[in-house]
Amino acid sequence: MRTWFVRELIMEILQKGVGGMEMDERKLRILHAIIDDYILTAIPVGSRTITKKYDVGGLSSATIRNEMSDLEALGYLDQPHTSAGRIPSAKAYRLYVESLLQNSPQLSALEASKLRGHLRTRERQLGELIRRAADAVAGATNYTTVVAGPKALDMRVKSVQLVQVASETALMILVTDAAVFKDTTVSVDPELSPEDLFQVSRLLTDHLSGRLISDMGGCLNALLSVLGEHTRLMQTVLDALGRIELEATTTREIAVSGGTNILHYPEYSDTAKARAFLNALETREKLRALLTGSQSMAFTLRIGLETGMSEMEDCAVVTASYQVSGDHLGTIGVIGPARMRYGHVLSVLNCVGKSLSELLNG
Amino acid sequence: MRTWFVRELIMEILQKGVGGMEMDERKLRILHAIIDDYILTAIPVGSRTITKKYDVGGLSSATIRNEMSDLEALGYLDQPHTSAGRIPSAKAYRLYVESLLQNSPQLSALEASKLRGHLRTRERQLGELIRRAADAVAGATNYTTVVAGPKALDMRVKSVQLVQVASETALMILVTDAAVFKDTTVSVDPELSPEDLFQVSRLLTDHLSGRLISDMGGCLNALLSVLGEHTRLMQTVLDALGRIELEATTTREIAVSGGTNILHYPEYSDTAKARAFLNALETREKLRALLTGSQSMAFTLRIGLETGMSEMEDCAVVTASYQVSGDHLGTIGVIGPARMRYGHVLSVLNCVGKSLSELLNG
DNA sequence: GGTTAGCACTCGACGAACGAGAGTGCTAAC
DNA sequence: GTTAGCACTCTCGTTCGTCGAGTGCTAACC
Repeated sequence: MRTWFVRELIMEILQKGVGGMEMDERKLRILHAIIDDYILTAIPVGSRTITKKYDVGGLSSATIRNEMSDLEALGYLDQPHTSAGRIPSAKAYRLYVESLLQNSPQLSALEASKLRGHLRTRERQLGELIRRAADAVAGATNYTTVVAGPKALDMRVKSVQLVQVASETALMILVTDAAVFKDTTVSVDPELSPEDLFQVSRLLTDHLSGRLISDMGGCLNALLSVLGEHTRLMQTVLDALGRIELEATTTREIAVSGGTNILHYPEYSDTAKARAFLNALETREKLRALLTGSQSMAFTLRIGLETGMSEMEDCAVVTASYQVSGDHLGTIGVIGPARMRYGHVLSVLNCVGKSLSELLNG
Repeated sequence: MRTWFVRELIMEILQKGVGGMEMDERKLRILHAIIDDYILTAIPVGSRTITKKYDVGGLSSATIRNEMSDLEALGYLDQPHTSAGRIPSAKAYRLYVESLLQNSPQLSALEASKLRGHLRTRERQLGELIRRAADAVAGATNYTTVVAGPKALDMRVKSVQLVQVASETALMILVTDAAVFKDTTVSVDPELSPEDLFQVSRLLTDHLSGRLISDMGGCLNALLSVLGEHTRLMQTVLDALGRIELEATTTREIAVSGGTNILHYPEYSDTAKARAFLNALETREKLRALLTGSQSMAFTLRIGLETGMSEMEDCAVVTASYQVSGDHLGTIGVIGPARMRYGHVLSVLNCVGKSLSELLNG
């Protein structure tokens, strides 16, 4: 799945051209006008619209028509049917976004401070922050937003604590350098006192502290032999830890916000389609797949089936990453119709990504 | 807002009648047939349909027509326009549900065991169980389901524990007889050792254990004076507990499942309407209001605007309660189109309500 | 050679006209 | 009290013609 090959593409176009045709400055201007208009209206754009609504050097519609025909041949435009206007292709959007990235768009001061205001909070729990970030971005863009925390795999354990919540059940709280896992329960011997649990917690913390989640495994067996006394408890704790380690490859905290925003756009005015989309949002694995991948990139763009989900055929996904603490990377993804307001989205992601990184490291 | 006045209504109808007309056995049979058909098809039901598809004693369509006319006069039927069939009114649905409750519908053994299977789990955390229950009901009914845990107000504290999760932050875990609250953070003095926190936790537990959440207040100030040593910590802890107590009036764990199920039904084929509905599901207060109210009733039925939400104008909400432990009541609510499959919904709620009560008490 | 005016052509959207079908209410007869 | 018969109403789907937006091509223009 090639998600980002614009550079090569530009080379190809600007140098060889296709069938003698070349992409030039003017074509680019026209293409941009078409994309801008289509993003705004979702209506196929005709040559006259361009001459009337956009400044492309006082050319006549006939000339625009010729250029559009060329752009179609070059693969940047599609025509739903003869005698309809043109709509941008995925290739066009990609070029468009690439050019936006060059003169990276800025948010208005007002909007930026609004966004930051949404994120400003005393809260330091990763989960809550992630949720807030998702809300903020979804609110600012009017698209669906998915935010993922860092992968658990390479976090370092800071402490482990067991807290009794029922006669035979304890909550295991695993604190790492980047997140707190507090949703695992283990069963305990009802005869253990809170002190016993505290001691066991201590021991666990002493032995595991500083280790990567990914190599707790080696340690666990050693622990088992050390703690002859509480064998049964330890067994279930180790099981639980093992489970966490196992899931760690894929485990990431994920928050979704603004799922229903998609219903704003005519692309999803069909309820069956909307339903499929919304259901897809509920399957964590799919979302994870969407956000995983090119983590090293500042931005990632996937259009249509490149998302890997047929439910998002008419969508595009823009992802950006932020730092959690040290070098853990989290990801923010915005999902909207392919004719997304890329400029705005990129600037929002820029702003929130930065704020989030600062917030989580400072 | 009277949500349940069927008894009086039946009295009224069966005795006085309206304008000389009376509700009789035959009218009732016809009304049921109409409701059954409309629930199934969502198409206004005509007199011929009744004679063909339902057994109403070999009457002709003309007779049915006369009866339908009467039923309309009595307020049980509406007519979208002349020359269309009739659709049941809210009053009709209420009567229908009341009669269903009399010979309380049973789930097939297969379905019942399937449902119970979904709920069977080692998990004892209230939140998780609630989520599972919501999923199970939503899956079985194909309607949106909301499940709420008991109100926090009259739970009894079992223990309080502080767990350090960052240098200046601790997680406060409040265990009560019915639920575990594990989402409150308090800031702590970085110089406190884990032992110190443990001791403070002990103290808190000793003093608060057995108290109602609703009257922790009195205790808190006393505690403050006792613990001269850790004044600052205690202050924030007490703040946090105070917050919990304050919110307790309204705080309930709430899980929603199958929100998008509504998109299955033609009543919500309009995206704008669907969007409004789905957004409403995201505001906790609205949901809480929906589930609160007649907690003493086994079942509650609200139709249309009685739900208190304009977004659910075409919906009905059926709620049932279950026991959490001792006498705490939780609530399950099913939200679907007004022409809901009430029989099925009631039997599912019956089954899940019972299972859940058993699970949480046994 | 690039640009543009002019023109014929295509195709979807929209609305009017129309018939079919479902349903009603009324009347008169059983 | 029940029902057959009938006139009437209203919605829905279809057809058909018109309108308008948009295209591509050609020929003229600078």
